Amino acid sequence: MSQIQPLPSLNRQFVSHFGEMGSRWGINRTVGQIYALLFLSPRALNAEEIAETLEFSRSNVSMGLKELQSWRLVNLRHQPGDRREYFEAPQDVWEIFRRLAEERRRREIEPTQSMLRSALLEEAQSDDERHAQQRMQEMYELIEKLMTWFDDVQRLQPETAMQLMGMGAAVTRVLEIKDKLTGRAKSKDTKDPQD
Amino acid sequence: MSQIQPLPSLNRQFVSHFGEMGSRWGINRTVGQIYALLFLSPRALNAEEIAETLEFSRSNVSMGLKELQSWRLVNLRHQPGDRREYFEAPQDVWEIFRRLAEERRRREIEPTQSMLRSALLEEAQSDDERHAQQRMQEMYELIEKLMTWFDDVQRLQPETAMQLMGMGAAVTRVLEIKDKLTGRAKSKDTKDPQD
DNA sequence: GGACAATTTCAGGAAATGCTGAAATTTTTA
DNA sequence: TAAAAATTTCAGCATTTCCTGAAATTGTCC
Repeated sequence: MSQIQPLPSLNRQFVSHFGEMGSRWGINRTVGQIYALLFLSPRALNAEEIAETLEFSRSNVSMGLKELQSWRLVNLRHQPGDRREYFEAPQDVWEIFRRLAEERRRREIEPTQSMLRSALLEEAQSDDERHAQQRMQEMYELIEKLMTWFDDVQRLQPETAMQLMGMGAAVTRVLEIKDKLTGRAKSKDTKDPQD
Repeated sequence: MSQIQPLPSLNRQFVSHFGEMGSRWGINRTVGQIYALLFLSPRALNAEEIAETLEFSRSNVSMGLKELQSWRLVNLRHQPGDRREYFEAPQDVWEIFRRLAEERRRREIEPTQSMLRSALLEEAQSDDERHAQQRMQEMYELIEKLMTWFDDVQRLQPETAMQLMGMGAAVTRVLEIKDKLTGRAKSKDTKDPQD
């Protein structure tokens, strides 16, 4: 029956920031705050503790945790001799990012791609429809490329992924040089050597 | 005074899909649909046309367009001899993606980073606060890395960026080999060579 | 299986967000 | 600068989303 400690002000700030941010991301304030709390917590927490710390109703916390579980963002634990469930965020931030991205993909990207695919199979009845299909195809292809690339990165171990990020600049430079050599049309990014 | 054509069913499907999707992205249904409409349209449209096609009130369209402008997702045009403003989505899907990402970054990532930065500067008063700072630092660093990498990619011309995506797999493979050589612990992703 | 603890569901009130038409403002043209 | 056209603002109604406490359900222990 340990009394719940008030949250240190450092944690408070973080928690409420993610409450706000959550709402911009289609996730609600409560869920954002619960996750922020778990993310900072040095140990797994049970629903009761979360409710008391954040001053939400027990049922609200229950729904929030369910939501987080559906995003696969929390791990469940059991403490020996305690029948309650304890929740924690993965230790590794890269893992969190990965799960988030994966789930968003499943929920948002995939339905979109399948909608586009089926629209592209239909027979265009007019020039406007032909044009629309053209645009849809461009979108479809961009998404495919982003996703293929993301798959590749996702498969990496955290540290390796970080390295790949770190390489971004180097790889970029190589490709820019190649652009110049192959005489691709200039863009605003390829400035004349006036500076 | 040309009568507005009904939207082809192909376009309808697309528009309403992005209406739904919009709501998951903190952007509202109206705005999503307006943008979808502009994206598919072979020519720039004025507010009146948009309102009639989508059957929204004129004022709703006005607010939606303002929102899209604040995201820098539409270009304005003027038709000679017509005082109304015409709106269009950029021709290049990569450009759209780029602007979207840039703006999200400005609005969401940067405030978060600055919150984290200031939390990290405070003196921890307890072990829990020390632990919280540790977590915040991990998050801060992950975001920094993702952003640096993204900056690099963003600077590229569309085609170059695509190429970089295409290289993902190859680069990945190189790094995996390096992992093995340096004897990093195996993960599920580093399969034994049984295939 | 019964008692108790923990969790979930859900109806409905609260809060937030979206949408409209009317009025105000801005811009253009003559 | 007046009139007309286009656009924006905004008060208030409509819709959606959120949150709660009470009741129902599930799970555990003896």
